[in-house]
Amino acid sequence: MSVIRVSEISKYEGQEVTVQGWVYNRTDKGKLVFLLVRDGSGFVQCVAFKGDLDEATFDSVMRLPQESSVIITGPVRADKRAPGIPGGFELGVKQIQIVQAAEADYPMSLKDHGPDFALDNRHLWIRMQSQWAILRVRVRVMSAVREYLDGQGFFNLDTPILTPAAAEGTSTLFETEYFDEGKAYLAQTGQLYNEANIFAFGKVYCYGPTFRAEKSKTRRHLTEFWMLEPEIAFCDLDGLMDVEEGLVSFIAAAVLKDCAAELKFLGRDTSVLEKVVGPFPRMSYDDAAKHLIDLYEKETDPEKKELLKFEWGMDFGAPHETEITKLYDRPVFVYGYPSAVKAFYMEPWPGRPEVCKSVDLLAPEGYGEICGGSERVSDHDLLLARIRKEGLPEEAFHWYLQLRKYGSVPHSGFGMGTERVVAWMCGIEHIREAIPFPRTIKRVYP
RNA sequence: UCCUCGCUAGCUCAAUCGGCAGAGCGAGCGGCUGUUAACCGCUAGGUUAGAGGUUCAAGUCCUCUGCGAGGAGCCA
Repeated sequence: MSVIRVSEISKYEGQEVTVQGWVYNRTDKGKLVFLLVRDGSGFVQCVAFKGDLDEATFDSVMRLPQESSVIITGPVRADKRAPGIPGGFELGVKQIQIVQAAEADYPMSLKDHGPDFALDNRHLWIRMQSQWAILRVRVRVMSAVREYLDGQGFFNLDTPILTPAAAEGTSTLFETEYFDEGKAYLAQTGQLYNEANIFAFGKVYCYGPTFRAEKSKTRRHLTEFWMLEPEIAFCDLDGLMDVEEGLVSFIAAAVLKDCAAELKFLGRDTSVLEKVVGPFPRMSYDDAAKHLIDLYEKETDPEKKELLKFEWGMDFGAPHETEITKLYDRPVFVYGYPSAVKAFYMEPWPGRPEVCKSVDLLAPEGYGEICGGSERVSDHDLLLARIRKEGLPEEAFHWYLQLRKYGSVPHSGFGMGTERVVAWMCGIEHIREAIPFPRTIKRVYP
């Protein structure tokens, strides 16, 4: 008897198969018991009829607690009434082995839970259909990233997580002791190392966890998140936008194609994702600023007006980003931010030193900044001047400055927040559900 | 760090002007051959976050503490 994956059940219609999994829900109808069984690949309804089983077995099936582990063998039938993911097929219970009857006090009911309770029970919450669907989308987003970049000739060279000093000197870092070497810090970016790697490999990316000790308490922030950072030699700002556009379009297409059942379960409006096809609109910061100032002046509600307050030179807040994304039905690039609000390593705009060659990619529907990148300063003396101006420790950047001495070229890169992309793909409220075990300012358990 | 809101049964939430502590789900028992978070009947389940105060009377009003939420700032 072959053990099958529930996700492939449609291939076995009319055949007798075995499914190994856990009881997600049970409904009994007297002489008939419906078990919704999940096996990791999907959810399938198993139907036990009193006449098909001996009395003791049927009785124990009727009393099976939620989450009991089972091995069930029986015929696969197509039935439109059968719930599940993908659904439409059910398994008749001919034989059942109860591997373990779960204890009856399983804390997660199938009803709604508050965030605090759900997160305290995250180790169990991930078994629920909604969380399973979201995390399956995450898996596909991450595999799509690698598929696309590997196909474009990028090399995945990961950068260190333990680092000697602040890379940007802006965000707060998690600190740890490092033997006799003093302090080490958890990386908030791999960019500087990526910049070294491109001079050996041309096009590279790192994809790993990133740590920010910022006290951000919003639905868009985690203290530990997975950031993709491609870096490309001989690439200017326009070339960078081309890469971002290709990547994000590819991710959306992959999720639409391979996670259709998950998106359907989540109730995602897929027509929104179908529009995620390049070219994306490219808007200058100057034009965006004009639009925002116009909105600010026209706003009459004092509360909203305060939130929309804007003048040239300011960085965008979340309300500003939302207003800009409302102008389009697909992601939008905003490029050419004021240098003063961006990092020291960003290349100045030719002829306009107050502006830099930076670009953010803003997702629609209020999901905000999913990618942030720039063309990097390639001139040694300019970079040194910037480091001095920022008051950064020059000796820590010795190796980074050296990159500009031996074959420096124009180069660009960006960072993409995986959880923000996953949340956007799924249409969920909070990015904490887009990672198996979220770390926030108030939570390191479980 | 600042602003706003919240904390009642295992879970999600009610409780009118300050007047007997309630429901659904979950758990237990019983019924039903097509359920979709099934449904129907019965049972058990409470230091209303903690401390103090006002009052004949506090889940409800006041003060403090704790915990949480999402918004600002910062950022992906």
